[in-house]
Amino acid sequence: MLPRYTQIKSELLEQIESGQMKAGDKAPSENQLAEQFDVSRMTARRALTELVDEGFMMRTQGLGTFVSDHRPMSSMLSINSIDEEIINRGHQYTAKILMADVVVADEQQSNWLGLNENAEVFRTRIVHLENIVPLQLEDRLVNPKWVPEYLHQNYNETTTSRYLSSVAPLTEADHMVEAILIENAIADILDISPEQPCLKISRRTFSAKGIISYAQLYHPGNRYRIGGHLDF
Amino acid sequence: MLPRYTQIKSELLEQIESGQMKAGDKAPSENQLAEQFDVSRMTARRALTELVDEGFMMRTQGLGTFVSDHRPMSSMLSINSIDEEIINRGHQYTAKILMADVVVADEQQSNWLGLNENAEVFRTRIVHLENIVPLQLEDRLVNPKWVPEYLHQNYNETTTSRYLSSVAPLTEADHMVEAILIENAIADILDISPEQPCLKISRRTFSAKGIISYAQLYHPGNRYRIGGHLDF
DNA sequence: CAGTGGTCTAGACCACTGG
DNA sequence: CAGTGGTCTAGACCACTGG
Repeated sequence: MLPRYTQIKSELLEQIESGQMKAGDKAPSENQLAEQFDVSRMTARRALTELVDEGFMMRTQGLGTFVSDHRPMSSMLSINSIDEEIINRGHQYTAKILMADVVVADEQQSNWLGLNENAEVFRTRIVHLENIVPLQLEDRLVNPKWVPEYLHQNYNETTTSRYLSSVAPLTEADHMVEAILIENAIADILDISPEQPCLKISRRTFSAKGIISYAQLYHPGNRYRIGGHLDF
Repeated sequence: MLPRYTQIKSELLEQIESGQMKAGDKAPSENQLAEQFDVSRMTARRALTELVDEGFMMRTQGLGTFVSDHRPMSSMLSINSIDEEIINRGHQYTAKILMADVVVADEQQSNWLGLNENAEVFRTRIVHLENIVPLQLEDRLVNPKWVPEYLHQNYNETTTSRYLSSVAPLTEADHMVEAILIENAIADILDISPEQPCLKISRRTFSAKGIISYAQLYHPGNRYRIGGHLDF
């Protein structure tokens, strides 16, 4: 049984998707929702609050709650494949597989995947090269439960993320972007000096079943940037 | 007068920052907080919920709430205001206006705004501080044609991006994210050493009329990161 | 089992917006 | 002014975790 506020959210989202409520339209007030769904105002309010947090609505005190026209933006890290990106630039793409093995997750790693400590997980470390120059070190952990054949693929032929999304369609992703200094071992792999800033992207991907994978992507700051375009 | 839940958040964040509570430590339970701060459990709960949403804590039903080792993340999914982000953490927001003037655009600057070289444009340089610590240097160029009153606003009261979107609703934005080393002058402003990596976001915003503004945002890599969530 | 977080109620007072 | 969202209370019952 889903919580009441989730049911109310679904109801409102359906109205947005079906076009019954359009961008700029006024949503029912907290009191109206409370009466309509026979819940307390606090519960109705929670439904609206979450929709606001998720970018579907906007609120102004004294005025009301309105459907926002802000489409959830996908471009920032539209999980695009590094190989395509390189090939699209007309360059040569190569992958160097440094590791493809079963490891025992330490505390942090198990947290990332939502597993118990000491669980066995799959780990791959792959360098992606553009014209023989390292562009990305991909260090990835995968939950074996959902992707048992993960280690038996040829990652010179396809990428890990392409394989993963073929066996377990993505439903969600979290990501984080930071500028960091890296340890010497990683600097060696990327063929840069440890003083050079790196762009690190950490990404956790979910399918309907749960957390599929946690990837840490390291890029030399002078060779890689993230670009994006937003429409409102 | 700040809301009680914000006060409780600040209190807890202070304990994290001062090292009294470290990553992995158990935070007071909702009931303990309620008693300690003499508020209802719902109010104490809200403080914890927001800290969880902002990535400072993690909760497990039946177990408790624990300090996470994450730095604050700001979302790339929305052009969010830096001041709101800071205030939402229960911290003090201050802006230091370094420059607000008319400048003659050089070749690069005129390109960014889609103007002719030597055109007069508005430029502001503003440091955004969290609890007196610099979090972002905002270096912004604005097309005077669309925002003639840009320089006559009080940017201690509102932010440039909030003012801009109030006078010219955004329709599009381009952005780029990079990890870079910065020049000494900027390092001084951000109060870091020039060897520290920085996260730079460059963003061009469009309204229906055309390019409104080009902003370069510099952040100390160790104080700032971008987070986001995608649904597919 | 006692303790935790998750949901929910039926009220209350307040700050703000528009007319 | 009536209506809106923003905060807050003092309860309640539930689902879950560990011992």
